[in-house]
Amino acid sequence: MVRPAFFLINLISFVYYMLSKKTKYAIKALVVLGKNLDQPPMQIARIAEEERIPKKFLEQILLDLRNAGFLYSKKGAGGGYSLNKKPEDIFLVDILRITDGPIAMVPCASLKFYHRCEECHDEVTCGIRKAFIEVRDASLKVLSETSIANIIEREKTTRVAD
Amino acid sequence: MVRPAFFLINLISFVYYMLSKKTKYAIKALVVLGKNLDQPPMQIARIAEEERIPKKFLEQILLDLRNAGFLYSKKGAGGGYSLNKKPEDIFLVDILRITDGPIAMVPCASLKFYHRCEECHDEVTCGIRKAFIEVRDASLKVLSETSIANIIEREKTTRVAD
DNA sequence: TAAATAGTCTACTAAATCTATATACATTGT
DNA sequence: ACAATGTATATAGATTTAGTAGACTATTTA
Repeated sequence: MVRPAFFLINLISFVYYMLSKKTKYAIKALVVLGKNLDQPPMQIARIAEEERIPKKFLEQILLDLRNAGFLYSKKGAGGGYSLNKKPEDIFLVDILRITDGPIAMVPCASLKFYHRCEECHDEVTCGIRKAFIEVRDASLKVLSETSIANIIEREKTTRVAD
Repeated sequence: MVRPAFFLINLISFVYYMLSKKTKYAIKALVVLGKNLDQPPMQIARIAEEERIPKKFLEQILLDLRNAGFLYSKKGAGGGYSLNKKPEDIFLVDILRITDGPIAMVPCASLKFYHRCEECHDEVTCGIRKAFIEVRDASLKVLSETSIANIIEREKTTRVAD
């Protein structure tokens, strides 16, 4: 992070974070659809409105999720989107890989999007790579254990404490 | 990740990764300095050359690390940079927070850079937040256990297998 | 079969961020 | 005094992300 000269600039840099809005919107849409299981398909416009997501942007996101096999879509009057898998079978890791791409923080530590680092002298002995493979495995574990169903469940259990 | 129309564009999107070059350069510089412990201070120019880092960019990065207390610097002839802490006491998490900022993937799950999500209805029950707090803790564990000394050590142990 | 509904697909624009460079300045050693 | 070297700020270019636009396709219903 650039060390800012003024506090105001510092505030702006707070807005930065790694998870893209695309991914966030994707998760939200899947959660909504996961609560809509026995209902008829839900229109993009309705999801967009309920979750305050720009409609045209959401269209693209749902398309990606559909093309990846997670959603079923129906055109025409009475059409819309519904889940094509059970909420228990859709994991955060799947969504992230569709919308954000690699889970690893460096390409040389990525499982699905592996790609050699240009400046790397010797990948086998690279200590940075080894460390970030561990980081990848740690976050991968959580991401591949957390499903849409889990997220819905957690939202239900509104605890007073905690 | 945007679903690309052509393979060529797909290749370009492979270049994407989360760890900034700034952070990568920072780690590399600290590793180099960690191997230079009993030597006189090392010049920016030399670090830049050895690690193939743009010199002017490296200057900024080393400054940030210095201002955060990790480096000692000396101006003038015979000056340069050296570590201000033991390599065992400089952890990846420290470096990331200086150069990249938050560890968490969403601001509402960040320890040091906490910031409410604009579109969040109820943070307490937000299932997304809970999931990404777990992700944060998982990667934080690795990042705060891995030191510059560890990285140097790993580079030394060149195993034939593994 | 026409009209309305709703998803599909491609292209484009604007804003933000990251990477890198330029320039002027401050300090230290000889 | 002068050369070496770090300090600090500003700026430019490239890349990525977020969001918008418009034409097209499929389905339902009257």
